[in-house]
Amino acid sequence: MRIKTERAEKRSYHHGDLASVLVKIGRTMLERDGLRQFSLRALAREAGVSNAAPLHHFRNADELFSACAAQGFRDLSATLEQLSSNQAVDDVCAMADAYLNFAIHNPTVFQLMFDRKALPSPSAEFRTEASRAYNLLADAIRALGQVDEKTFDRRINAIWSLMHGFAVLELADQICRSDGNSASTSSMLNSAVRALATG
Amino acid sequence: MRIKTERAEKRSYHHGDLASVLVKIGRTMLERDGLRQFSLRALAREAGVSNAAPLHHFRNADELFSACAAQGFRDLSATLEQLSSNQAVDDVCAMADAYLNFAIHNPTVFQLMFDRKALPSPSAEFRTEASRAYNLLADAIRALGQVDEKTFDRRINAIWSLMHGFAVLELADQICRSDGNSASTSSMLNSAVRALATG
DNA sequence: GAAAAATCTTGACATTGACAAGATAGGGAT
DNA sequence: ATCCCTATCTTGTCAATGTCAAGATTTTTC
Repeated sequence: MRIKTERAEKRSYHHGDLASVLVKIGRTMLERDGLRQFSLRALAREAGVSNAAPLHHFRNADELFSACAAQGFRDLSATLEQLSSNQAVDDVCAMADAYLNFAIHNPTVFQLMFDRKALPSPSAEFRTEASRAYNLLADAIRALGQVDEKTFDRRINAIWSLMHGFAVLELADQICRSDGNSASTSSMLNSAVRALATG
Repeated sequence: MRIKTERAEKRSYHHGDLASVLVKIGRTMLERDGLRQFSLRALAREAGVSNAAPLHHFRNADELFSACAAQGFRDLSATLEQLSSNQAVDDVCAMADAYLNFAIHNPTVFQLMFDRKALPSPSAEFRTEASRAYNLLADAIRALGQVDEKTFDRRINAIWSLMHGFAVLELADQICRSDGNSASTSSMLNSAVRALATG
């Protein structure tokens, strides 16, 4: 079933790998045009296929979004995975920083990853990738010290919420700086994570 | 210029108060159908006016969204205002709880209020209302104790991010409960706010 | 090698955003 | 009170989109 082994090779009717190409181009378009402006026909044009071709892989735009969000979680997990070094609180801080950076570089997909309204019924792939990212953070937080499950729940939800909130407010340009010399967003996040992790 | 003094009174050509009615109905539709499904023509239909009528008040959907977001901030501010009682950390906790509740009851508008992509150039009204809400939280946080401005910046950004993150994760159904008997989201938020406020 | 399945294209229709031109009503000037 | 000006609303239109059906082409399977 290998049709296209070279990038430059011309496609002949069957594409061979259209689904993943659509996700890739789709993410670029989402970040460029935003969620409301996204159109499947424009995606088909940019991919060089006919207007109805994407429908054979994604029944509607929501299904494509779901695939983009799943790939977003996969990217995030891949980054977080490299940050596990059993350095306890430092690991958690490094993950928080990576989380913030991911959001800054993939703002629309980041929003999609946590939008229950846009993704009403998450695919199995989406749920798998999302929980993989979750487990990486969970492991780092468990390494902070043994606590009962209820305390663990409080901890991870507080730390994850803090990370997520900083990311959203940074994207919204709503991080407050009364003092012009205030710390960077990354630095503020770092000290807040430490406050929650040690508390 | 008063045309419509009674609700039941039939409209005759001129509506008299179409702009604010559009915002009201628009918010309902946004919460019902989501951001991507929203259409100006459907809004016109539900408001009982012609398809082009809304365009005389909002040049496009984004301008309506901006007005909806501004009204969202106005609602939020009105709620926060009633919670200022100079009880220091209790005020901040009460505001955090109100913030979470607002997000739960207005999920799509809440998302819109912090979406720089959907609202590229915020109107003057939007900025005014947003900073009013911000100032209410800022006052409550200043009441926690005198600190220099840089410390204040760290504090308010950490607490606001925490509130915001809990709200988003709650809406995304991503608040983790390893222990089935774990505390409510509201309770987790409360204790995390205290940890940051006293730290 | 032929049938079946998967993938892509073409063509069509209802809906939408956006605009232009015309219709109606309210408010101010006289 | 009357007339004009302006704001507001309607109708009609066009290109673009989502979505589907039917047909064409390639791959896989038997």
